[in-house]
Amino acid sequence: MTASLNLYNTATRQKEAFVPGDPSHIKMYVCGPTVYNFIHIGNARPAVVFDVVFRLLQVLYPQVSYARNITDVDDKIINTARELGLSIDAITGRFSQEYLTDMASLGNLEPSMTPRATEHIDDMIDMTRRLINKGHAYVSEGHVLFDVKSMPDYGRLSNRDMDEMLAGARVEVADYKRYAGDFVLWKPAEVGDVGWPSPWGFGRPGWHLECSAMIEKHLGDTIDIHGGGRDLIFPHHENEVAQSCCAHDGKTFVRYWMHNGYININGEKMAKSAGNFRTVRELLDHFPGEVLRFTLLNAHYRSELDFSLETLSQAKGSLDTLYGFLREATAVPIVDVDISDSHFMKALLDDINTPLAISELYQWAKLLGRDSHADKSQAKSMLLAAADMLGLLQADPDAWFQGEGDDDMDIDALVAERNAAKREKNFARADEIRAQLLAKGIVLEDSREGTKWRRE
RNA sequence: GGCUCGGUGGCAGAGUGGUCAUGCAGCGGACUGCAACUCCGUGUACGCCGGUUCGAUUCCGACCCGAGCCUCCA
Repeated sequence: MTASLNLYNTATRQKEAFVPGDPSHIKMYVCGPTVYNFIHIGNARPAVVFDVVFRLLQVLYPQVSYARNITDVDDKIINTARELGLSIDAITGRFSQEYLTDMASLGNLEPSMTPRATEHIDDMIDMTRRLINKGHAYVSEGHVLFDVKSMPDYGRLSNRDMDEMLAGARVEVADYKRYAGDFVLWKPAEVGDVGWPSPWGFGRPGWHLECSAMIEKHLGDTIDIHGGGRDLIFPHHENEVAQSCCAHDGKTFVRYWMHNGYININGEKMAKSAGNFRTVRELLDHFPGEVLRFTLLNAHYRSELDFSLETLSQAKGSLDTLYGFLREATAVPIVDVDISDSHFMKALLDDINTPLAISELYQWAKLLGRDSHADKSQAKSMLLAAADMLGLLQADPDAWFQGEGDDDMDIDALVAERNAAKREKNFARADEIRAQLLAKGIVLEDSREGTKWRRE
């Protein structure tokens, strides 16, 4: 590897050389969804972005542990269960499964582990107990609260001064808090409600605690990369830092913080209140998962990204071009190649510059399509190896263009009939068939090797 | 109020102190029976105003506009 990885670290607000704690074993954690509904495209962005990071790290280092959690206990889940008259387990069971289905549709690799909050209640209780013992948390009216004032560095990740913030925000302060900025580690629940027994009574954990506890258990006290959406910087990640650092006597918790930008819909922030959020599932009805993935990777992960019919159509067109080259080169054999020295790789190593990396794909695609190019095997192999780093272009080209359909036989028959008509110079009949197929969304392409078709 | 981040050609989107992004769409041409695919060609792009500089879209400052966080949120 000639170049090294550089990442933008939210904690320092600059790009830094990536120096792992232990190069023989990289540890990465990414915040996953709360499972009370289908995920929207905003949830999909970190999953896809950090999947690329995961793929890259696996090429650079011998062992990578990547954990992406599922939050399956939360007020939103409880409320949804109540509204629908279903059990908590019914909700979380169904939607965590749907989530994994969507992840696969988007072409994401399975993380090394997918820990669930409810499987780590004991770990959370244990961490809470330690925080109390170390003087960083206190019990008040059945709640356990993190004592923000006990941690001088609190606010450093998000670059906030709590006192100033609270002065401007004017939030109602619960009377069981010593300080308005204190956040809950454990909160009481009614018996019969969702909860677990604890030294502080029946209740359930605060949201921020699960990530700290699961990271500690599965990845250790210090991890290399922690990822998530920009909106999680405060309070969620700030609070994770507080919990984990204080539970570990100030030990470094995360070496590199990475945060992806938002997704907008038609220029507006996607929000449930605005009613403009798009679920991955509904988008999949209209576009292949790879088109969604391409759209997500076609912008730098830290920038905002506008999702619209226009951007999706453009992504579809771009992928069509790439797959078009591959389709013409089906017979070209694959050989072993090394992409480590390419511009493509340099782009990824420079803070995961996926749009620049994608643009490099076309260099190889064009070589592959050029009749005069000598080493097509090399070009095709480089293209596929590079695209694989992005989780793109791995489908069969014919399948990409022709998709699912039970009328392939009929189409083939009509294509054959048209070719016969063409041979007899009966162009009227040939064009009639072409128009007939076009009406069904089938586009024909005549090449030297014969006629190919694709669905629009 | 505090803290972030942006404004690049019709659209998407990189990047850089001084000949090129790239893709989608459009236009002209080649190829084609005609198309489609592909190929070739094609655009006074860098919010506004100053400053630094031989030279700024790129550096500095002010301004305008926009987005986000500070409350559950990817």
